[in-house]
Amino acid sequence: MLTRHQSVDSGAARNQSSTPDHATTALARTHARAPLVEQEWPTSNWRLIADKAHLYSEGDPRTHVYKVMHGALCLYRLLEDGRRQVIDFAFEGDVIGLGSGRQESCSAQALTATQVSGLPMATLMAAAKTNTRIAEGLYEALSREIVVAQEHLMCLGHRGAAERVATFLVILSRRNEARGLACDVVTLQMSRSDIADFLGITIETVSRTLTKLRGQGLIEIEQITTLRLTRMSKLVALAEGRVRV
Amino acid sequence: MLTRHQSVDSGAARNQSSTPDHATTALARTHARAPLVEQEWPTSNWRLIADKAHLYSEGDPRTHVYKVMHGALCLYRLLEDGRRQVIDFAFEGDVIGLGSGRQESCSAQALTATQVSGLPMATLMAAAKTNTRIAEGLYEALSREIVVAQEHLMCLGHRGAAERVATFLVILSRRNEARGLACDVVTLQMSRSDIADFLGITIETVSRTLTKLRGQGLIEIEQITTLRLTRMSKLVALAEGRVRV
DNA sequence: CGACTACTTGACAAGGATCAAAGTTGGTGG
DNA sequence: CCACCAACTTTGATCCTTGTCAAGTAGTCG
Repeated sequence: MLTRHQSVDSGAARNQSSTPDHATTALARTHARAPLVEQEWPTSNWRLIADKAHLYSEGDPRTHVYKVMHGALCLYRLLEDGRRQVIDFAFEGDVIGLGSGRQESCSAQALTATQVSGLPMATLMAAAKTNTRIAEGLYEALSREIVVAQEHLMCLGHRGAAERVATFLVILSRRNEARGLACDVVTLQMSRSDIADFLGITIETVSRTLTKLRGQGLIEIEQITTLRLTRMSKLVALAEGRVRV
Repeated sequence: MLTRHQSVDSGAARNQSSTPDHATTALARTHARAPLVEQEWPTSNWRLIADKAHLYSEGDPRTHVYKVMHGALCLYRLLEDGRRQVIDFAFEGDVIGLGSGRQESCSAQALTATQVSGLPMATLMAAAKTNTRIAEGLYEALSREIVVAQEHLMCLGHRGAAERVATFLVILSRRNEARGLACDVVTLQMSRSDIADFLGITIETVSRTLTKLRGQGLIEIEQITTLRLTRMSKLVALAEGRVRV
């Protein structure tokens, strides 16, 4: 049962940064991550997933946990009528496939040619049994995943399109920041359709909303896939519902 | 970082039922739960929470994990502008407060006078360190919580009011079933406002939708707080998006 | 260069939100 | 036991946002 890109670390050194564990803003902790316990991760077992190919699908036996070495993935679930809910995106360094269910709860599709490193579940679980710190790391990774899911819920629960799109941009920015990248420029590795299905709106609304945000000077659209977040504070205010469009 | 009512069990005997781990329907596994490891749970440390009182609030230090002995709780988070997202409801037998963050990520408010039994986090974590089965149980409890959150996301992502309300009713029915209660009669321990904030719609829409479902013979409203789910199969079809209002 | 795909924009309609009011329910005190 | 009150729920009317359908534009790949 799992989906999120989280680090599997010992947790012993977590939260030494100044960021409080429960930050005041809804998005502050999103995707906060601690360094991986690298020695636990195999350097073999790499897999290359072609553009738009699936690493696994909903219902597949859960055999491995994967770390994204390069590229990006989209984690989604389908409704019977074909509608799709994007649960999350996984970028370089993220770990996906955690969880105890015997089958994957989401499908994982590459947004571009993507390289992952797989760690067999059995290996991970055996390690967790003998090493308390790994067990703690797993527990904390899942905990963070739950918080992320909660914040996604906050985003989808009665909120307007502008707030949703702003939230999405802020999330990407924060994840950039967590990986040491610029936080004011986000590269959209996913299509408008992926964004729409993540936010529970249509691609037309995504497009219109981006245009509107640009019109108000909150963002600049450098390329289709590259946005500059001018006025981050306004975006955050929008995302948190403190301000109207 | 945690919210959900899940059992903390050894996990060793899980999934012996005929229910596949990854069921075909989106809602099938929701709230599936295994028997608790009762001997791990203290019989002391009980607390009575008055009607509408809070067991804890978002941001409080996370000191205990609680099991609901009697009554029901509403777990929610607030947006800055006062809007509220109900993350989940906790009923008798559910465990809430799991997660590794040092502070609660949700507020827990009693829907009625509620009795809980608290287990100090430190005790639980110490037990998990020495007992692998408890550690596994925690891991599985969080995993299930993530699946529940994902299904909640599916419910809130682009779906109509009727589908949301149907989903809610099916969830309550399944949770009844899991606790050995009748699955065709659900008792709403929460207000319309709580339901609305759980589903991301307004109380008026909840009310209208229930009336509409009654008009189509999918439910009967015996009292305000008691619904009979006639035609469960249609409700499930609605919840899964296989059918229109 | 042309065909294909993805994105943007426009016009219109549908579904919910909002505002307003009437109807229920449950609790309190006479 | 009943009457009244406050809180909650239902219903109605209208407005607004977003979804839908359709057309046009831009970017990509052969």
